[in-house]
Amino acid sequence: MDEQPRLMHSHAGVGGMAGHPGLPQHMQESAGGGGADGDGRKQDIGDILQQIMTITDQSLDEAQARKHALNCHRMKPALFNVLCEIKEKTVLSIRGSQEEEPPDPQLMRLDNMLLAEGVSGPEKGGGSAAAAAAAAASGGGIGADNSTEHSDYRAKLSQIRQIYHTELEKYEQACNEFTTHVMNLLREQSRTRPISPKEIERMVGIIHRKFSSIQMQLKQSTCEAVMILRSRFLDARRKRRNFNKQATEILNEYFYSHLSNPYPSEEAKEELAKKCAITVAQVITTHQLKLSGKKTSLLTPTPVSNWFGNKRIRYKKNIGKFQEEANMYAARTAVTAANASSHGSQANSPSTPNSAGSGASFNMSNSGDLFMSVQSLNGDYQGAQVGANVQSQVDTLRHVISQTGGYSEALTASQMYSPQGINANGGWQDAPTPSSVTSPTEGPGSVHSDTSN
DNA sequence: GGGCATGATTACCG
DNA sequence: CGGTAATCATGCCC
Repeated sequence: MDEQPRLMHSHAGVGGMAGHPGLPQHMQESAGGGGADGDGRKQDIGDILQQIMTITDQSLDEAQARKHALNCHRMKPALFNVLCEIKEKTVLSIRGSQEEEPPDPQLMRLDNMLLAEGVSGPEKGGGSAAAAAAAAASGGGIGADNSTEHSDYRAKLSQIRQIYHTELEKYEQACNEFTTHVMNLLREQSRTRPISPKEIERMVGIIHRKFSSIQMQLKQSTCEAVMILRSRFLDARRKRRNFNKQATEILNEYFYSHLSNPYPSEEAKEELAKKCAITVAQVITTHQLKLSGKKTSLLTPTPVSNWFGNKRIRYKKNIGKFQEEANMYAARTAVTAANASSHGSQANSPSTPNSAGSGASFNMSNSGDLFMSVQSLNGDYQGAQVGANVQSQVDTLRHVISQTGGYSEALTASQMYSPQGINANGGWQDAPTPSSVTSPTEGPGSVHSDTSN
């Protein structure tokens, strides 16, 4: 701002006249009102103007030569000065258009997204924030199969990131180069025509705007690429992917230990999801939602929810088929409970398969025997009836265990509910209730025989 | 390749 | 909104 007039004046000074006192003699003479050779001067000026007007018709070399000639013309400084004065007056009008443009909301959005996606952020940590989230969520490394898919995503993302940065750098470099070039050009031109720094600034601004619009295109296409990548990634979520064994065990364990009320609360689901190493797709979704500030309610069809929904239905549909599984997990839960209590206050952890071990559960004399006895109570393996008694097995186990060792502490709250109470509030207990109590001979068999076979 | 297992989706309900 | 039931679509095993 303060240096605005400097350039112009300095150039004016080159001409040797910061004002009329410096006007060349012939100009002063001319201005002083018609000398003897006034016509000659007019002729001179006419020539110059003619030359200027026809300059576009000339070749570049000619023009350069002519330019040089004009530059060296004795009238040049005077003309330059006049132009400077005119410019001085008009430059005021330019000044008005020099307001700060507000940050483009769309550009901000793109920037935010790129930053959030880890594309434009700091290079650290392999890039993607989603990756970090996934890594944090998968914790114990259960989701081994996820990690391949996940690293694939990460690799692609970092590819995008790399391209983005390269392109951005290129653009910036080009922008700088072009700006310098234009500035040099303007400076060069400022020798022949008055150019204020303000004008250069403005020009630079225009160039930057142009380049930033190009940059925006780059950002936009990068965003698109990320979106495509992610949508493809999320599509992978649609593709059915079996949970790994450990996850299934955890879920089953919860299911069978809460058989009387297999409806995990949101917290429980979350907990289970965490324990099972929730799918990458879900991690991404969560991440995405966090970014967009949406509520997590959009996550309702979580894999865990799906699993429990499917499990409930399929269990109910064919209890006999799940009998063995139910027994296994019931026993395991018992053992877990026993272990938990023996180890002190490990309450409220129905899903700790490691404590019981897979095959080791039957080694526990207490619960093992209990389990066997309960199993034998069922008599012969008659799908429906046995299935119908699963709950009673679990309950019996629980009951006996609590009697023998006071293990109730190790049982979850829902397990404390009496099956009958649950039975009253919903249809869940209809199938697996120990209805054999009411009609031991006919009840369960007649109710479930068709479903089990 | 067929069939079963199983996760996800959809329609519907209370 | 969360549940059930039916169904789809895919993975996996033989």
